[in-house]
Amino acid sequence: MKKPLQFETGCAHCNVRMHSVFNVLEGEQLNEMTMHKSCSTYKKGQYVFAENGLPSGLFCVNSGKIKITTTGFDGKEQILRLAKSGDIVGYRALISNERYASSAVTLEDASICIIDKAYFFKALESTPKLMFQVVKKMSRDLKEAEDHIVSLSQKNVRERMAEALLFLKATYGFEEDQKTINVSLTREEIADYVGTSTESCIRLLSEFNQDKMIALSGKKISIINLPMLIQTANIED
Amino acid sequence: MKKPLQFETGCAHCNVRMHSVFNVLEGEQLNEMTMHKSCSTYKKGQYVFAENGLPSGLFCVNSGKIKITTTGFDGKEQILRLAKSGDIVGYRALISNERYASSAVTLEDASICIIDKAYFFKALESTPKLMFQVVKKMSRDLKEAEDHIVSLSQKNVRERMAEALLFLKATYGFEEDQKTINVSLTREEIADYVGTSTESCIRLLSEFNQDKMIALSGKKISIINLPMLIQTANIED
DNA sequence: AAATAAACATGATAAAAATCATGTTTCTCC
DNA sequence: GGAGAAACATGATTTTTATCATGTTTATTT
Repeated sequence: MKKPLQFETGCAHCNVRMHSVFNVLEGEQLNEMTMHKSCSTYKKGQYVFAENGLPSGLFCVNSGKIKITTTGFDGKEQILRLAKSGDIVGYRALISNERYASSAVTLEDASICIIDKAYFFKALESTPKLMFQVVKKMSRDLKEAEDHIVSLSQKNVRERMAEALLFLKATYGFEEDQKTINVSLTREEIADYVGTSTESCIRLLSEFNQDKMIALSGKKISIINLPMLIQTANIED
Repeated sequence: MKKPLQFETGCAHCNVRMHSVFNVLEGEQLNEMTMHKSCSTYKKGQYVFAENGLPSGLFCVNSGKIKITTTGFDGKEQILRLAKSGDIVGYRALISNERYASSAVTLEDASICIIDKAYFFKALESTPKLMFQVVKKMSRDLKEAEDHIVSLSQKNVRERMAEALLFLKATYGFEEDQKTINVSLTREEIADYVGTSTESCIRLLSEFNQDKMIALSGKKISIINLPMLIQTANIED
């Protein structure tokens, strides 16, 4: 595991802060935070933190895309969540004083700040607004997890695959062409989110492609017929 | 929906408070809380709150067992969580100022307090310890949800069924005989937690019974061979 | 640029699980 | 206490999905 490059910038000038839980901080609080964080760059595929490790701070994604994964029963990877610029990562284990139950791995080159644990706890306690922001983030993650549970319980693989593409679109958006999903995942990674085998994932993407619902170009997936994809996902009415 | 019976008791004398998030309150805070809560009794099968409703307070279970369910795509019920004495219920929607995404239904006669929303928010803000308690509860729920996701993604129905029985045992414990799980669920409800069909649920319970892993008596399930059940669940090593 | 590995693809087969059908038992409510 | 409904049970069948096998394409590394 290569040591990530480090550099520092003031939080007051951070352009992603306003889209993060830290948008409630102001004035002197920002200077204080600057003194208790450090920023690092990561190459694609690097671990930000690993299952079973001890949290030493809170990660806040500056740029880049991250997958949060956990290892299942025969070592099979499960993708639990995806993170992007402005997201905090690794907050659950940190707040509840546990070891990490999941790992965070960059899906592309990334720049990520780590905010010192002691300072973060102090800030949480002295700034109820910040605490509320973190609680809301956890609340969203819980809601998302519960929706995922319902899907896995009640939908078939085809529906879940369509839903996963909509999820990727909702998370990372489109590229400039307004149809290509702005993230590159392997078929195996998609399968590890959907809860299916890599082969089934490949097959379904091919089918969707043949049905002109999506277009495939390497790892890039474009949504050609969004209404049809939504219908295939069988989203609640 | 019958109106639940109401009665009041002081929180200072509440015997379940110490096992709840409110164990951090003391002195005058308890009197204040007493003034901002009311307690009701519910018959088995009654709704405590319903999907899409607006939260008006926080529910805290005094006695009785509760299922938290959400409605899936063709109206199929999904059991997300179970609650017991000392658990808070309906906190997620309340805190994030949303409508309920799930319903809470009593599995047996129950007594449940509702704590006024405005007071609860004030208490959260003025008592960081209380906030931390709520955050820890949400953190546990999130962890549990993520574990459930991994199971649903990676385990087969047989493994999940064994796991569900272990989960019921962990949640509600045994009766006096130290082997009968202390809750009565229909096969359909168990299926709605496991993410399978009612028929498959019935069949698997019968198999487990034939294998002398469990014993069945109406809705009561006794664990006869715990190590075998753990092995069948294929719990992480 | 060649070698090697990883990712993608697709057919064939087997296993898992849902669905359909039908009957029995147990509960609930007049 | 009997009628009706809900829950439980089990066999037969079909559908879904995983697994195995094998080949091709695309990346990565030297």
